[in-house]
Parts: sequence; C-alpha cells; structure tokens
Amino acid sequence: MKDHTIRCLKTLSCLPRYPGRITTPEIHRRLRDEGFAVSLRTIQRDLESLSGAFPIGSEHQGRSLAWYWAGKATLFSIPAMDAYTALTFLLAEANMQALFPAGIRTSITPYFDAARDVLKKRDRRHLKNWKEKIRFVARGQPLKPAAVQPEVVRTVHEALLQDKRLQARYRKREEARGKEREINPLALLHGDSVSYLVCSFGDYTDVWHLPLHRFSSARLLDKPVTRPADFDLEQYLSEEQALQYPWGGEIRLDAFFDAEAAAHLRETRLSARQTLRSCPDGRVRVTATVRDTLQLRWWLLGFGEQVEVIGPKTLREEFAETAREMHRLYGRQGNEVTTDN
Amino acid sequence: MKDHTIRCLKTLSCLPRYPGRITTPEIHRRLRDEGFAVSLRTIQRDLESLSGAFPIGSEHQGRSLAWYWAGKATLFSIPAMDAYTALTFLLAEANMQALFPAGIRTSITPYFDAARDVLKKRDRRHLKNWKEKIRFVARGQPLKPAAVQPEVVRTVHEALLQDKRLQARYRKREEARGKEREINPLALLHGDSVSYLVCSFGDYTDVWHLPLHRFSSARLLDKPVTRPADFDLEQYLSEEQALQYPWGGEIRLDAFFDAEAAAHLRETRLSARQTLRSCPDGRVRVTATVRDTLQLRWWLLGFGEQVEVIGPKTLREEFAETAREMHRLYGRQGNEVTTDN
DNA sequence: TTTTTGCGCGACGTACCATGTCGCTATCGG
DNA sequence: CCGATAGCGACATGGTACGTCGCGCAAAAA
Repeated sequence: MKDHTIRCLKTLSCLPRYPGRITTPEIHRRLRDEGFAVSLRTIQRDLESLSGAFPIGSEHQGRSLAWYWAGKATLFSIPAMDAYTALTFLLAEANMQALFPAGIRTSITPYFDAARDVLKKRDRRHLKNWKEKIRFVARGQPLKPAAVQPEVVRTVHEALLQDKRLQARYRKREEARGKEREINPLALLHGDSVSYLVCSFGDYTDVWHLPLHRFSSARLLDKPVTRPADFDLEQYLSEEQALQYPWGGEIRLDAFFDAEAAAHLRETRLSARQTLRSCPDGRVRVTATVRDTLQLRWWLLGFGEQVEVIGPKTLREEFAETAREMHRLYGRQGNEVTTDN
Repeated sequence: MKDHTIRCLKTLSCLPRYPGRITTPEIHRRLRDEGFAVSLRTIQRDLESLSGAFPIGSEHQGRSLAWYWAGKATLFSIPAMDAYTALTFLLAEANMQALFPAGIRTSITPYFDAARDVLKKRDRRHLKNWKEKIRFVARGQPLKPAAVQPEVVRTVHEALLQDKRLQARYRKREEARGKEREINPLALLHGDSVSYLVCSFGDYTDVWHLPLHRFSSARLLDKPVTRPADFDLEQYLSEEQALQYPWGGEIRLDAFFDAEAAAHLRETRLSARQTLRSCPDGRVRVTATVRDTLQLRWWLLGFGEQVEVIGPKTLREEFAETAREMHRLYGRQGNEVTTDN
C-alpha cells in the first residue's frame, strides 16, 4: 500500500495549475527518476482514477494526454494548516494588501483561501467572530496599490528566472497608448505599493526602472538577456534616489524625543546600538547607530516638534533648514490661497 | 484504490504538528464522520504503514496511541507550489520580518521553508541568483520588532479562539520580574512592529493593552472569559490614541505638493477621490478625501517643506503651529546643547 | 503520400494486499 | 476486582492493482 499511496501523491504534485499542463509520459519519466518502477499504463490508470476524487482535468496534446489542476482547485497541504497558522496567514494577507499590487498577490491567494476555509470549518461558536478579535494596524499612511495585470507579473517573473528577454507593451507616463518594445529584465523591486522592473531596452545599455502597472502585456521571448556589462543592482539602487533605497553609510544619530515619542523606542529599537537617557526637561535623549537614509529623515520629520535632532551636525542643519522653510510657508497666512472649508 | 488513497490523505491531514497529538480512535471517529466506513484496525494499520514513509511519530496516551507530525516535517502541498508562488512567499517573508515579531511568524515558517526548497530544486543555472534579482524595499524607517516567545503567541491565540482565560506572567515596563495574573483575552492587535493583547484582569472590568513581548509565559485555563459588558473593540481603538488607530471621520484634504513629492501620488492614489492640478509655480495642488488620522499627519509632515497643507483649516493651523514650534526648536542654535560630531 | 512511432484504452489473468474478524493482553476508570 | 477500551498478532478472503497484449488512432518522419 505504501508504494501506491506515495506514488499517487507524487503524481498529484507533478500537475501544475491550469494554464500549465503535463503529459502522461512526462509524469511517467519523472516518477521513474524518483525510483517508482511502474508501467506507463499504471500511471494512466492512476490519473483516471484520481480525476474522480480531485479537481484535475486533461486535454489532448499531440498524441498524449496532458493533465492539470483545475484553476479553482483548493489547496491541500500536509501537515494540515491549523487554526492559528491560518490566522497568521490572514494577518499576512492584510498587510500585503497594503503593500503589494493585487497582481503580485494572485499566486498565493489559494493559501489565503485555504486559511479562510480552515477558520470556517472550526467550531462555529468560538471562531465566527475572530475578525473582531484580531486586527492589523498599519503604521504608514494607507495608499492604494496600483493595479497590475496578473498575466504580466507571471511573465516577468518567468523571464527574470530564465534570463530571457521580453516582448512587452509599456505606456510612458504621458502617453495615451503604449509601445511594443523588446526588454532585458534585470531585476524586480517591490515597495511603496509599487513594483518596478529594472531593465534595459533591446541592445541598449542604459538601465531603467519601469512601474509594472504601466505594462499592458508581456510575452516571453526565446532570446537570452543581454546584461549591461557594468550593471550592478546594489550600485544602481544607491544611485537612483528616486527609489529611496535605504542606503548610505552609518551615522550616530543624536536627538531629543518627547517622552511620548520616545516611549515606543523602548519597545522596538531603532538599532541594536541604541541608548536612551531621560533629561531634566522631560525629554529623552536618544543616540543610535543607524543608516543615513531618506526614510530616516521622513520618519524623524513625522514627529514634528516632538523630535529635535542634535547630531550629526549636518543632519541638524538639514532639519533647521526644513523648519525655517516650513515656517516661511505657513507664515504668509492665506495671502494667495483661499481655503475651501 | 481511490478509497484507500483518499483515506490515507485524510488521515495525514488529521495529524497536528508535534506539540499536538491525536489518538487513533479520534481519527477513526473523524473519518467515520466523513463517510469512511472502515474498522479501527484498518486505521491502526494505515498509520503504522504511513509512519514508514512520512515523518510521523506516536506516543502512548492513556490506553491509546497518539500520533503527530515530527516538528521538522516538511510541508507538502497539492497542487505543488510553483517557482513563482515561491518567490511571492519569500517576498512576503521579507516584509513580514520588518513588521511582525518573530514569535508571530513561527507558524508559517514551514511555508517559507517550502518556498525556499522549491527554488533550490529548480534548474540551478537560472535560479541560483534570484536573490539578486528580486528585492523588497520597505517604505518606513526599519525598526527592530520586539522578540516574542512563540509559546506565548500560541497560547494567546488559542485562548482567544476558545474564549478561555489565561494564567500569564507579565512584566510591567519598569518591573524587574513579572507577576502572575489571570487574564481575560479580548483581542490581539498587530502593528508598528509590536503586538498587543487587549485584555482585562481577573474580574475587573477595565481594559488594557499589553505588548506581547513582555509576557514571559502563558498557560491556558479552563475558565471562560468574562468580557466587560460594555466592551467594544472598535470604540476602544478609537479612544486609545496611543495605538494610533487609523480612525476619525473623513476630511477633504487640500494641499500643495512639490512636483517631486506629487509624482508618486500619480502611481499610488491617496484615495479613490483624488484630484491633481498643476500650478504656475511648479507645485501640484492635491485634493483627496481621506481619513483624519495620526498617520495622515505623520505622512504629510514627513515631506517637510515639500508639502503645504491648505485645508481643512484646522489641519492647516495644526501644521502652522508645528512649523512654528520646530522653527523655535532649531532657532536657539546650540546654546544648551553640544553636538557630538 | 506512406511509413513509423508513440500513446490511449479495453481486456485479461494473477499475485498481492487491504480489510474485517477474532482472540489475547494491557491499561484505565470505577 | 470488573467492565470497557485499545493495541496487536493471526488468518481467511474478496477485491484490486499491476503488467502484458492487442487494437486503433494520430502525430511525426520519410
């Protein structure tokens, strides 16, 4: 019995989801490579029999039969997902929704669906209201992720992994319709609710990053990627400040925080090397070794008057300048602007 | 054959991971409920046979045998995870690491491990360097999530789901050692790299939220939760501003953005109802209907002098006040403070 | 076009094994 | 001490999983 059950499992795990397919002889070969010495006929019978119990289907392809999982096939995993893993999944989903375009997420939605199923099936009385018990509260301002075509994401991923070129239709920001171009995919960046494809065009060597949501179609080509000779992702990221990559050397931040603002630095540290000292005036003097990034400025600025940067001196000067400018902005009270409400 | 294979699958999906266990008669009952009319003896034989092919083990419990998955059992899912779902998982992992305490994540690490396996097994030549091709760039300042005991997370989840009380050792912020207390878990909040348990103590009715990482132990009690009569999570969240819950009514935000700052509002909208108008001075006037929250202020402040809030009037006044205060802070140049470097 | 090869599919025989049943023993609860 | 329950070995048997053969078909090769 052992052999038979395992073989069926292996068979099932050979099948891809619908757009994909795999022929019976190919499955036969794979199982043979894994040490299952059975005849092709047996595989055929297995599949036919399994199709009665699982949502799998077949189509003729060449002279063989090609099998696949129905697109809506529910996920089955062993060990089974327990209720509290399911909760973690839904938590992950909640925070991914805010961070990734929908197209990026489609491939793992079966897992989220499975999580919902698990929670639905458990004892009703206790779980029906888990939604009122567990919340995810995002820190940042919620922005709406741009919509990306799932098909584009799939193709771009595939091209990246196989180091193949893409034929894609990309629309520049102010264009009405996109243009077909041959693209060398180099890397994919996710963040800020937007995903960027780092790439070069045809045989040119300049590197661009294009937001995925401006692609309307993409097709895998059978040409290998030509990678600009001097391309280095790390370097590109640090040079392109538009990407706000968290780069820059380390600095020793020194700042006063209001007691309230400092409170959560006790819970979540800014860095491993962080010290907090209370001052007579009620504020807290924070020193920490952190990276010198745009994010850091953004974060510190967000505290407004609750934070006073002291060092490094250059950073203090930046903040002093910003404070001056803001003061100037709001100083000229309503002279050229009419407030609406 | 069909029956037998399916039954074995069902059997496997009954088994919990190691700390958990399930007795043979219990499995028998469950399968019976699902329509598998087989004798207990058959189940016993199935399990014994399966233990030769899967990492499952058993222990005596009472007069029965209790079965479980080995803690390190690798995840097996059908349909199998494809390479690009695996990538999405690793992307999710990267961003969860920044947002959740490690203890929260432990339950889904098998899925992340499975994702890594999938990528390892694919054709080496293409995939060995996917890490250099796909990046996750977080928006916010990276804070180090507080460390939470996985065991505590598990128990708290279980208590929440079953509406049972907890016996837990919790350490107040300035205490050296924690104190054992009986706790009514009401809800769990995740965010800001910290997770909070919303709860009340014993038979008291005041509601607290305690960071999970200050629990050193937790034990499930067999007493039902007594829920304060007037407790309402939504209300609690909106009242406790320490949690920075994104609440508050909707307002019509009206502001000038520098062209640069406005650029990414074209990609990711602030809200569905958002308009952008270019002004003669090069700035962009943005109006959008958004929630009136702390996050909004934080986010707008982060732009510094690149954003000028116009309306609502009250918000503009807040910002003017903040600008004044910041200007004052940085105005008294180094009179009482010595900069370090 | 013809030829050839590969595959699906039905049929058949057989060895095997999955299943129920029985009986013995161990353990837990009362 | 007794009854109930579960593990476990043994045994008989009906079902079935598997290889093999052969036919027909369709795609690829000549």
